[in-house]
Amino acid sequence: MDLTIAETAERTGLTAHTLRYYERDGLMLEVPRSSSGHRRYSEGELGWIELITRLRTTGMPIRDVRRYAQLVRAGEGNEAERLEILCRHRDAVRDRLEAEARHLAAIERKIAVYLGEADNCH
Amino acid sequence: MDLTIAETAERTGLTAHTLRYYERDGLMLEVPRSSSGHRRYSEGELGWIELITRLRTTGMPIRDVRRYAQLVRAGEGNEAERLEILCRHRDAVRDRLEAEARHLAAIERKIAVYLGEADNCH
DNA sequence: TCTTGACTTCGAGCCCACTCCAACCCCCAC
DNA sequence: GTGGGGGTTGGAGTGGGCTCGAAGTCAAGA
Repeated sequence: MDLTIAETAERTGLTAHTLRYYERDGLMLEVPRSSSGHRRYSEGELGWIELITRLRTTGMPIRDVRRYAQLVRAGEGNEAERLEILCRHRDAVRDRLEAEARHLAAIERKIAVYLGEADNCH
Repeated sequence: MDLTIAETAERTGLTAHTLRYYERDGLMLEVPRSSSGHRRYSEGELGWIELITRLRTTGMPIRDVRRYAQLVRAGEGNEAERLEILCRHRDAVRDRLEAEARHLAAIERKIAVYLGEADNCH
């Protein structure tokens, strides 16, 4: 593959700015470079970006993603700590989604009131 | 009732700072004052705070909450616009919760990989 | 009367996560 | 070999949403 940063931005939905920022901030594993120093992303990088984007999108703070990346970069032997980060996050996300679903239901009831107890909006 | 700001903070889970900030920023309806100028919250205020907290918790930006509050303060006649704000938000929340649920499932699969395909964490 | 403590306002500060320069480099087509 | 369109870096700027501090007011209890 060997994508440029622009192509990678396109494919991942992040901006080139954000991809550089993530790398600077320690969220990426090693990103290969071309002979002229340009970043070259391939399968491995795209997969990693997908993972950290999932973590970010579900609300994991940058610092926790960085810690996870540090552990992965450190290599084998710290799987327990990685797992703990993921499990903690999973639990937090589950709880939040549950709470938000309840808030959503309340908002839907509010909408129903505006509609004079009808069921649909528009 | 007539709660002080501290009691209201306690009951709503917001801080007194945040309650004042919301008021300053136009998110509140009229908040009654005691003779000495202290805020006095009762049923109506608590209900409103509960609503806007639901909107905020589900990701509605401050400016949209403010717009909604403006409409409510303006009185009857703009229910269609209020409804549109709520419906738009409801749709956005539904979409996001759905997307986050998919990300969560992917993270759970990742956890399962760490666990060697077992089902539970810890 | 004096202190204590909860309140008031205004404005500044903070944290997070980007987002955007400015200045420079490199390669390719014309 | 020149112009343009990529890329590079370090550092500064932005926007959202609080969060805090300073200085003052007020009411109740010792």
